[in-house]
Amino acid sequence: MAERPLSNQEVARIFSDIADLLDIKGENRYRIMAYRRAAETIENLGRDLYTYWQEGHLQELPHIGQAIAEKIDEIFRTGRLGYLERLEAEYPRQLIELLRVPDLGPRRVRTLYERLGITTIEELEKAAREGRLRDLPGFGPKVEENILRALETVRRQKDRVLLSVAWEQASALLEALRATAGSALVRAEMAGSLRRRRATIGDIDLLAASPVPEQVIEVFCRLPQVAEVLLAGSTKASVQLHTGQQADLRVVEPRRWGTALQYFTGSKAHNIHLRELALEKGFSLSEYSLKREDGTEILCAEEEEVYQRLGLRWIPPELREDAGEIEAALEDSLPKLVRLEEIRGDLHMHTTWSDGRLSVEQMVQAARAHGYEYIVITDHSPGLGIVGGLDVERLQKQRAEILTVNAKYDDITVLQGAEVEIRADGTLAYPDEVLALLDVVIASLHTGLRQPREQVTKRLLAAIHNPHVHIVGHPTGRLLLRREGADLDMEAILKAAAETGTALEINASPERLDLDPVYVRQALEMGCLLVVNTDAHHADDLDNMRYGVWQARRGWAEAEDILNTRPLEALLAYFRGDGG
DNA sequence: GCCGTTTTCGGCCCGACTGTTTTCAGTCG
Repeated sequence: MAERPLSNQEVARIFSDIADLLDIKGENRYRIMAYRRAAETIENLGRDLYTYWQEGHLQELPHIGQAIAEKIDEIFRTGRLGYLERLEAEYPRQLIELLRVPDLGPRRVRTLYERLGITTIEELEKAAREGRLRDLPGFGPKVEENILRALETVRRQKDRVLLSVAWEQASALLEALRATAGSALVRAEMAGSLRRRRATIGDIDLLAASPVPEQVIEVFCRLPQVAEVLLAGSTKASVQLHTGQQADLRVVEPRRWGTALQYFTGSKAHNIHLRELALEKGFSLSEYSLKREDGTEILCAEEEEVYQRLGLRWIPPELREDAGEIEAALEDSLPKLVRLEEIRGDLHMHTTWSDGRLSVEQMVQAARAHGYEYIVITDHSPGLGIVGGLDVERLQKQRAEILTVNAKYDDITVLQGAEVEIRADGTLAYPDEVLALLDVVIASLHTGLRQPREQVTKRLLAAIHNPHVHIVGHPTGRLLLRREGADLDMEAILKAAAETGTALEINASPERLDLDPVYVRQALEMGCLLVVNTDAHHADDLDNMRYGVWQARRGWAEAEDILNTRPLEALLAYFRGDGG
């Protein structure tokens, strides 16, 4: 057996690579789709695939049947997969990279390899420049030219960006579009992964309804945010913004808004499943309409109608990942997802006592503007590489200040907590008698994140088992697009959190969004409770709460799963251990 | 290769665009 069992992501990658290679090979498309679906199942799993394997439950997972279960078994037993190795002997794995080039799909990649022996982007570019592509079957002068041009864009292609970045840009675009297009625009919204609130975003997808699409397209292309128009037709435009982001706009007839919004929101897997369901019910679903078998159309101006016609409740976009939401909608057991307005307080924020930018009182003012009933000031303990972690003496002084500020306002309660460092050796940066004085204790990892799984898991478990610790802050320590989180045994973490009643934080800071929604869902199934906190270091950061709530929703969380939707007394009773 | 209140076999999402394969395959979302 391999030293360390492969992660879900690594196994998913194997099956997605198999799918790509089979595609290049020209295999049966449904077999290819089966591997892709299996890969997606594994990627979105909230538990280690390894655990399912150990328990012999692999085939209970959707899209994993006997053949793929046997391959997973081989992977975990031997650390290798003979099937993939044989496939790679026919078609090198490098070819998968070529699929990323626009206009290059499996057929053309195969032709490139078999006719010219091309396996890399560099070889592709050289051949294109030398005019050796145009005579290949399935190519031509135009395709050759397009590929050369596409290689430019592949190079300057922006990577994914944080949800917050894309969301702010999209909001600004929508606002500008509405202000400029006037009555030509009936409505406009975000679609795609942005509407599903994924933590990172590729392109910005927008949808508009208008009786005069050309006018809306024209206005869109002239917005001040637009740097370059990549493509503009009568109902569709793609532009590059000055920020480097690509934004796509589609314009549809208002009476087809519902089907269009449903379609452009995705995810692809959700849509495919929904269309399969439509077929079972005798409809053919597209972005334009629901079509009966006799060819007559049912137009849906609202998204709710699309789902309703298929016998489903409307499914919130955050759930549309084909992760059981369609089945839940069928039996009317969709969760009643938590809403931003239900958050009563923020339990994690910093002030100038440590690395925050504002004083206690300034943060309180900002929190009052949010209408919060309570907040907890949680500055850093010492032991972190941050100057100004509070030693015990300063912690006492801060307590006096918090009490003074608290006495000043009767519309909000200000509590003292701390974000206590879980040190590399697994101990906490404050002794228990100090922790006991605090209203709320958050324990967080900031260092030693790259320790081996067993070691870093043990540290976190020790914190969870400390009776003075109420919350585990940003559990994995990941920084989106920059740094992987710690290699935690999440199964053990969630189990311990459920047993001890320690809450897990969904950190709403856009670069964290940690706990990740797939684990949120698993945590809830295991009986954990959660909190959503901003970890604010400035007044503006309090606005990040929405991102945290969105991720909670993506994890199927309801208000009752989130402790800081509770009134203060109930919250404190829970933390004292005599409630909840 | 997976899946099943029509099925353990015969299905498996839909539509647009593009270039070239002159009736459609390949790619994309």
